[in-house]
Amino acid sequence: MTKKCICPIAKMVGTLGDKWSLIILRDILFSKKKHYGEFLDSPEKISTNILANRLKMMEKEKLLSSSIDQQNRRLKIYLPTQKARDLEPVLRAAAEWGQKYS
Amino acid sequence: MTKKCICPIAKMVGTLGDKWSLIILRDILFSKKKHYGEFLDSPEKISTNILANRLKMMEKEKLLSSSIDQQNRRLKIYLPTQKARDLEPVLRAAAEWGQKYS
DNA sequence: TCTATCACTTGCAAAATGCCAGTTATTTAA
DNA sequence: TTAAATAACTGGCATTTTGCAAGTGATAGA
Repeated sequence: MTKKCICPIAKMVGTLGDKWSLIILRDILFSKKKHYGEFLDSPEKISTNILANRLKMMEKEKLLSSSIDQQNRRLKIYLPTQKARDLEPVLRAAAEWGQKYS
Repeated sequence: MTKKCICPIAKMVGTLGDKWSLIILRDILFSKKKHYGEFLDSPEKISTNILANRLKMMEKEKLLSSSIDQQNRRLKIYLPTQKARDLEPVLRAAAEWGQKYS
């Protein structure tokens, strides 16, 4: 869908339109979470394989970059790129709507 | 996910976080489409069963209301409620992002 | 009445998701 | 220096969702 789509909304929905990507981005952008284990802790309870899959996808899409924490090499740090930070307005609008219709 | 979620973002993603709901809403809100057949015409090519399913879901969620066109009783008219119109900012933000990262 | 149109529905295959039990590479504690 | 704990995954399998294609029923127009 994403590929051939001229429509920018379809483009966005094509990459982030699933049940988990925006939840992970929320954690990264608003809760400043950085680690796999932190994402797993969220109340929505994403499963491990889906989380790993989405993180990989978002790296490929250049939404996230990852590195190893040199103080503790077990920890992998995921950070948002500008492309991801530019999704903040979408999440804010979504939050506002969600708040109004609860 | 939607049910127990306190988070308004998760609430929004819980109901509209799939590949098609926001595309249909886009057609309704920005292209002023009203009919099943018009939604099928969109370049993203949603399949008939999914479309029917989403329309039913969105009616249940009070995002859409439907009625029969009395000039042509074959035509069913789908209209957005205020709840759906309040998603415009989300779609606009998504469009802006999609435009920037194409 | 006969055909076209519109809004679906159904059946089935394929893909995505969820659950849970590993696995590997560190790091900390004994 | 070894043993347990922690962090980030991976793999198998059942369930759910999606996608494709063909069919149905109720109008409407010729």
